[in-house]
Amino acid sequence: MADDRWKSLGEFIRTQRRLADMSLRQLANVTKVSNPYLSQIERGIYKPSAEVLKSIADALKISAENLYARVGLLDARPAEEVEADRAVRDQAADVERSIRLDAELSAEQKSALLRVYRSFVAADREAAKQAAEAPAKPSKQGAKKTKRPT
Amino acid sequence: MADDRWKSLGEFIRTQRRLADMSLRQLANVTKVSNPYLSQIERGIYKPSAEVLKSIADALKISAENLYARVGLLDARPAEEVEADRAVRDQAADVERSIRLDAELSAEQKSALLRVYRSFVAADREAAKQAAEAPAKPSKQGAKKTKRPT
DNA sequence: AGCAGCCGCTTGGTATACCTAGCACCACGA
DNA sequence: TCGTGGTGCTAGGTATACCAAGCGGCTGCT
Repeated sequence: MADDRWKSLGEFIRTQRRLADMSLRQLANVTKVSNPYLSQIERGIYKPSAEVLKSIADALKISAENLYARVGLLDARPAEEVEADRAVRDQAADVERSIRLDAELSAEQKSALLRVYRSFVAADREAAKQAAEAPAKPSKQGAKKTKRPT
Repeated sequence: MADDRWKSLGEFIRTQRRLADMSLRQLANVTKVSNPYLSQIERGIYKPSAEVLKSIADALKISAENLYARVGLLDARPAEEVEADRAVRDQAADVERSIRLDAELSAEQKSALLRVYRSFVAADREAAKQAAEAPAKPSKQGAKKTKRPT
């Protein structure tokens, strides 16, 4: 069922884990999930249960919704993302530009930041593409908006 | 893990199902989940996966968030990080601002990027300060995010 | 009395989420 | 050169989510 969906979720998790500078074992220690299993999740071999997903989200300090939505378990995407989608497209250049212009960063730090940033954008585009291929049919009453944080 | 949580979730589902005037088999037919399994879920014997949960939610026309939150798989308040970001909003450095305004990053990615950026800046300031105080041996190792595991 | 058709539930099995033990590789210090 | 300790991954087993088949208990109809 939506195999590549899980795969891209795994990749996303791996990205986030590396960003948090954690090894598989460290993450396993925090999430109480064995490190081989985490490895398999990240490679899309197994589909983790929601409980595992949540503990991963907690450990990586990312919202569980994000993960659920990525696999199609939640059809309502968090409001921030929707809003972000609606915003102007070419502000991507702005981030790169402002990073390069920043006075306090060293050259290495700049390129590190840029690398991270680009990997994010690439991952998101991938995820968005796959999400667009199999859109969940919303039930007529299902569009309940839980909360608007801003 | 939180057994009674699942139990009460089952009771809730049963209530909702009866409210929708459906039999187990009818619900099973819609959700593509076998009726005995549904029965066991409603009695709290088994913990359904998120996928099953979602299809039940869809069939009963209730939001999936509701069910997830009921079992503790969603914190019911995902806005934490966003608000944290907002709280720390000091005199908006250009990089920070452009990151926040970026159209393609998710909220988590933004806060992750910001975390990295701030750690860089903090490290640089620290390094500069120490270099000014004791110009002998600079600790060459501030915030080295560029580990390379692969 | 029958038997039809619904109901929820039990039983026994299969698929798979998840585990422990251990392997191969790489960097670093003695 | 050899550990020692870190990384991610493979192999094989256990636990459990999930299924198909079938049972006993209604209710209603003839």
